[in-house]
Amino acid sequence: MARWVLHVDMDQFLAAVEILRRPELAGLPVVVGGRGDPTERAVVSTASYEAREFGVRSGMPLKTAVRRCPDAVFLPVDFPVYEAASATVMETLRTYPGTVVEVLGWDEAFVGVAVDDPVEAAHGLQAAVLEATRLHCSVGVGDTLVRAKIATDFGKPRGVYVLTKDNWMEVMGDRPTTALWGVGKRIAQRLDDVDIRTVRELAHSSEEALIAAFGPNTGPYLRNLGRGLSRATVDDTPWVARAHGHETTYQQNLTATDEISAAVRALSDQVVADLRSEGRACMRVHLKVRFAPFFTFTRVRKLAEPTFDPAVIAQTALELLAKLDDDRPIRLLGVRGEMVPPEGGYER
DNA sequence: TCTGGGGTCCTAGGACCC
DNA sequence: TCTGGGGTCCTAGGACCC
Repeated sequence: MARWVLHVDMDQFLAAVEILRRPELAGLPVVVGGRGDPTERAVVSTASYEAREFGVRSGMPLKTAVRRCPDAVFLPVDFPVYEAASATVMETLRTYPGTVVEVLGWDEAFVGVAVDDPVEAAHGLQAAVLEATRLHCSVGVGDTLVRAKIATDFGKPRGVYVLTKDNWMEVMGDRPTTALWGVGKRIAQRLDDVDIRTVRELAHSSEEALIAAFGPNTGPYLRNLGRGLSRATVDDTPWVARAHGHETTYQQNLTATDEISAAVRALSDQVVADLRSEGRACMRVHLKVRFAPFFTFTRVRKLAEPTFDPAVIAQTALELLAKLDDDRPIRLLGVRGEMVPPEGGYER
């Protein structure tokens, strides 16, 4: 028996959950995002496959989505319902015989299994999840986490796809580096600057050149990514959060100073509520500001001593904001509290 | 097209210490 | 007078993911 990594990813998760409770929506273009009002500043969280046929994608402004698909049904994001569905999915994966489960997000997880036939195991997981939740998922099978993760997209929807060292280069070699999990537009551009455009070119590139361009850590990491190499063992150590933050995009930009300080204080109060629920004090304050039209800045400051006091966090955030010395209208504010690490540090 | 809200991690470089 | 080499801690800033 060999060890395999399965990547389980729910199909159109939020839309699928909504369709479960409103079966009449089945087969229709459904868009879940914001408060469900496509005239507001908000983005698409999930679009059903029918909506995707009109070019609607997650991350897209609702205003754009409604233009592309005026007949779509727009629904508000309903966190508690998705959290409950997610918990059932993860519990189903954990109770499946012989699995080790590493949760990646609401709707996806790595599942480690030791079996002769990983495809059979993948089908078994799909059936178990379907039975428990009436929701469909796709499964990527790999010999590393990266390969399993990338494989899933080739299996969507409702399928299984196997990506291992045997077919990695054949499947991925000619694709652009952005096809890799962890390579976005910026890294792709920087790779392009050193004449690396495909996964194959990245895999065959010189380590020294990548270290020179990306540093001692990221350089080798990228080269390994091109080869499909990464951690191969699923780790079910419970996740310990590093920080908690809250941010808000304002329908009307903020300009008045009292408005801004009230907003910072409200966000700080929310952050402290999260920190208190974990019993871990704030040790660094992060401020994120998006000015109009679209300039984003983040600043961090370490506190003299850890605190649960929202006034201290708000005051620190306002000092960081004052330091930016930018009086453009603010469209988004975020306050994040980085927590004191647990004794012995983080395991993962 | 006009960009949410939740996160994590990395690199460079300055300040400071021995 | 002019300044090595090693280390730690901190902030600025960037990038990625779901």
